[in-house]
Amino acid sequence: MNLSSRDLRAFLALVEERNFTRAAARCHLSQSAFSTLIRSIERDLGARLFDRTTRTVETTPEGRLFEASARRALAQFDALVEDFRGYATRARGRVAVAALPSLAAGWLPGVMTAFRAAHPGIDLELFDVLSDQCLALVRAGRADIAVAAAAPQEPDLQVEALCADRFHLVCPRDHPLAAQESVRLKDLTGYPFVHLARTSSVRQHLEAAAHPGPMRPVFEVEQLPTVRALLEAGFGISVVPALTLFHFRSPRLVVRPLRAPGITRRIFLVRLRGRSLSIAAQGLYDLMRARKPATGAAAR
Amino acid sequence: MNLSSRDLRAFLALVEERNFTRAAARCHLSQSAFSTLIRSIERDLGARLFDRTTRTVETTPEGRLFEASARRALAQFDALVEDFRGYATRARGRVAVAALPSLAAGWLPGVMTAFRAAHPGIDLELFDVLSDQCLALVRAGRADIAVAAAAPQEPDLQVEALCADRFHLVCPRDHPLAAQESVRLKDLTGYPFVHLARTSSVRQHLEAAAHPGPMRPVFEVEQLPTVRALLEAGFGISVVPALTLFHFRSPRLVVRPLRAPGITRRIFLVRLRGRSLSIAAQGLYDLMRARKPATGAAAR
DNA sequence: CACACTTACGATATTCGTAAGGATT
DNA sequence: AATCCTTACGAATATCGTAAGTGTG
Repeated sequence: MNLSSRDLRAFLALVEERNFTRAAARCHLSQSAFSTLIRSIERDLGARLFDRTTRTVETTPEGRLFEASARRALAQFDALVEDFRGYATRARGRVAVAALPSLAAGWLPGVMTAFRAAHPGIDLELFDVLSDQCLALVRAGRADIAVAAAAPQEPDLQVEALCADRFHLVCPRDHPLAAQESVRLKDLTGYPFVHLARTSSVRQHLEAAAHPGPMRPVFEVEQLPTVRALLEAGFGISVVPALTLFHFRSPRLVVRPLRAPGITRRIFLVRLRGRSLSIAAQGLYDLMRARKPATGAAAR
Repeated sequence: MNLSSRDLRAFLALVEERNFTRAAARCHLSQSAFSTLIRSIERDLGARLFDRTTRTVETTPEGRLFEASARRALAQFDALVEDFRGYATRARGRVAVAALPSLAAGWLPGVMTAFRAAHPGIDLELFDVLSDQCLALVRAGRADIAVAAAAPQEPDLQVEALCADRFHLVCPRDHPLAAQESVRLKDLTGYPFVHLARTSSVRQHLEAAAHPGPMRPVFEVEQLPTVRALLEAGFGISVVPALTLFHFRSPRLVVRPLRAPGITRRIFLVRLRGRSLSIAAQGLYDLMRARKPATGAAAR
């Protein structure tokens, strides 16, 4: 038993037209093919649906019975296809992204704005959490895509480099280091240093590159705006990646690139391995790649 | 866009099996044909539904989305077909019959009992009304079949003779006419006569055959049981068709055939012309023809 | 190298349209 | 005579299965 939406459409066309020739035209079929089609439907269903004389076409009682059900079934069918097409054409959908707070505040909003402009029907969800949580969200299926720094070689995740985020010194305008065009890691030695919490990716990169490190910690805080406030108040200096520099645009502070090739924070796009992204998510993924974060001097 | 129930079944088979070979077997297809089928579904829908490596088959996010809808649609599809098949195979249905009271009380119950035994799922409806109302019910679509006496040549009705109902004299056992094996119309002259109401088909036939008639009316009543009671009480004689004789089985009464070839009440099966009966109704119609009322001497 | 999906390709079936046939108004 | 559905039949198309190809574990 195989009944198609086309069969239902043909049946309903004939119910409405009560005329094979016109109904056939509506179905883009020759009258002869249409006649055969109706006959095959009747054969499949095991009952005549139409009484036909050469002059009139009438539905049988069974035809009238079938009509109501056929309409319902076809309507659901069409709704199903249309709904699905909505997702397939990115007219509808949902994408959840987990991103580092720095990216969630700096780079991502622009990307998401562009995406929303192109696909206003797609719901966007954003988690601004640290790298480990980003990955956990992807693993749990709560996020389609993670934009994270830590990218271990895990077998269940597919990782793609997005950009390399270079570090910069931030210090008060009147600080001795502000006189240099750029600074080296060892130049920082001895200056009071404002650290981020150990859980942040920035801190982890710094410690990995400069252990035990030349920094002389005076504060250890969680949020970058706090760092900025402390620097503006003259409590010391700090080092942050380029993608967070937007926090430090201030007349009282200056930014200097850190000449330390080994210390770059690599940012990755992460997704589940072996499972394709939803069409909506793939669209955002592609857009992220096309609009990679601007890092380095240009972002100063 | 043409999606068939077979397509949905194939899709769901693959969702459940996550293996082309097994899913193909479930659909009675070669693995190759099945692969092509899935691909054509994906093409029609405009999105991939499965991620396939050579070793694993997984649904895409869109595939999972489609699954729920596909199950619903297929369930409705199957219900539609199964429901319809119920009607087509006479497992379900409804038939309404309008019949003359005499037939509704005498002959029809046996026919309907046989029909119900064969098709217990079909609802039966019976109107026991006079001929004109029988025809009106058929015209109004409230009855599928009428079993009536009056059968004018009307263009909207299709009429088929069912039987010829011959008339019989009924009189008290000790009545002079009881001595005869059979009687002629003119034999009735002068005897007190119990009539049925003018609206009954019996009366109309009698008047047409014997106007102004040899009868000497003493009563004009509506119901045959009343006639019987009057005859048993000795108020006169009457003439009724064979199919009503079951009302007159009484030790005080006798029945004698009326030798009057012109006077027979013809009983007809009536239905709308040009519209086929429902399958259920056609079944009852055929059974009625196969079990025509027994008339004449045999029914005495 | 064994398994599993895809691709190639010839065979088979189905479906299609033109044209002729038959019935009704 | 005109209209409308069915049937006939050759052609185009689709579908199927066998078998070879390809990638993965």
